[in-house]
Amino acid sequence: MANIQEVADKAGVSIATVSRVLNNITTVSLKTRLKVENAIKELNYEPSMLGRNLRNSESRLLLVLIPSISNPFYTEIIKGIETIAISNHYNILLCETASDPKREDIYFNMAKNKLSDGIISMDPTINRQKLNELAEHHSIILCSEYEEGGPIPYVTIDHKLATYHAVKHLIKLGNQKIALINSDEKFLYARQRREGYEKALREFDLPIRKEWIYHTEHLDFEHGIHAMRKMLQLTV
Amino acid sequence: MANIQEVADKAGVSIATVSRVLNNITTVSLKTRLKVENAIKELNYEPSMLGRNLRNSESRLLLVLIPSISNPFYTEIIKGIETIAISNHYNILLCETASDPKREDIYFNMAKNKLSDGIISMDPTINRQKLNELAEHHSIILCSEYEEGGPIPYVTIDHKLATYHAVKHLIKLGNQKIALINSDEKFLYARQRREGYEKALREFDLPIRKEWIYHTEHLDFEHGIHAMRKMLQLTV
DNA sequence: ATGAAAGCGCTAACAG
DNA sequence: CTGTTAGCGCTTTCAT
Repeated sequence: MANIQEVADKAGVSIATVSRVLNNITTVSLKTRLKVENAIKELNYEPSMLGRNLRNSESRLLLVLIPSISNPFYTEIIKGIETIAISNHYNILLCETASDPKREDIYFNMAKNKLSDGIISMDPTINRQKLNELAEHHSIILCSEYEEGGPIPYVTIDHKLATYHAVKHLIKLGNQKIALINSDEKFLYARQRREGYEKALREFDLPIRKEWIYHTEHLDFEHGIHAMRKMLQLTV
Repeated sequence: MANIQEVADKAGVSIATVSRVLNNITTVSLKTRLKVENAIKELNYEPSMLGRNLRNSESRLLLVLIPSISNPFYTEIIKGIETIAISNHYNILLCETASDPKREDIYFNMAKNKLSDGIISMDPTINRQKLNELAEHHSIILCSEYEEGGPIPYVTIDHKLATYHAVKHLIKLGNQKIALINSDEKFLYARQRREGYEKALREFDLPIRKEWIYHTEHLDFEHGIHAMRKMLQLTV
């Protein structure tokens, strides 16, 4: 629980020098560096991020907004974000909004309060209005779901192309009756997926039957099972 | 991006008074309070947690260690932790250790660095040695998996009793051939579950057949499917 | 009821 | 190469 001052005293140097050693600044003589490193070890010193963060006015914390942690769609993406974050000495705070505006506000406030340095939103149900306002003064990125021509930068895949490829693959396997279990089309990605689906069908002169397109608003296992059952009934 | 000083200036008071208003301290006259609140609104002021955290030497951040976010076992528990944390003005940082010692070290360091105020570990594979050392100076709780007679406080369910109830329920439904898909018995909870399983079988004079007890070390969907297939083959 | 001032632990500009 | 010092934004005695 020692602080930088105690390390400095024990090493017989100034706190500035301790800080230099801590931050790997090269203008420290080997001899001094060794003295400091010894003192650090002896005192079991760990630099406080609280002090450092205030001084640098950064938290090195990133918020990642998702509607639900139990949705496996996000887990791989999150792992990727986390890996890159950690290798850049950032940490991510996984925020389940559960489509609850109160939760949303809490997380938005964390950005305003400087408790987070930025937000990556993967929540399609997020309050766009508020997010856009926040983006005027804070670093925000949309991931997966985005707003066409909106003010916030985004990273996503080509949903249309991906769906097109998937459906085409199924067709080439010999399938003729291909259904689409889709999200509510108020979401851009759902509209894009339908476009890709239809494009592939058209390309192979297969009929587009709207009863083969199922929309669900709830993206959990239960509703997935329900959707699947519905579809299987139809094709019998 | 205003700071407390600017609010104080605009309101014509000292920063101490602004701080009092911020923290709902009652010894502020209504008139002054109103002046301050106006200034806060006009400047769009949000108090910086970085300053506050340093001053209070706390981060109000809790680490929750889990082996994998994709394991649905944890999601409900996490939701509960999160709800209580948020209502106490804490936030939780979900840490996927992925049984990777490097990740573990990163998270342990966050505690040492005062970046987190405490740790809730739900990771059975965690380095006990290091965790116990850390617990000497930091607030640590084990959840679900724990160490009997160990130095760290824990909260868990009675795995033996729960398994006993589950198996008894199946027996009462008329089932005779009941298998157990269990974790590696190096984990305490796995041993306890087997005890409960056997207790229920014994109570109803059903045979305990060790080929009906399946052990798996990997707790993902793939291995679950594999285990289930194995068991179903046996009972045919 | 309010203000002045110290200090939380750190980094960085400046001086030497 | 190293030390002195100011200051990040806030809370909290201690006066008044």
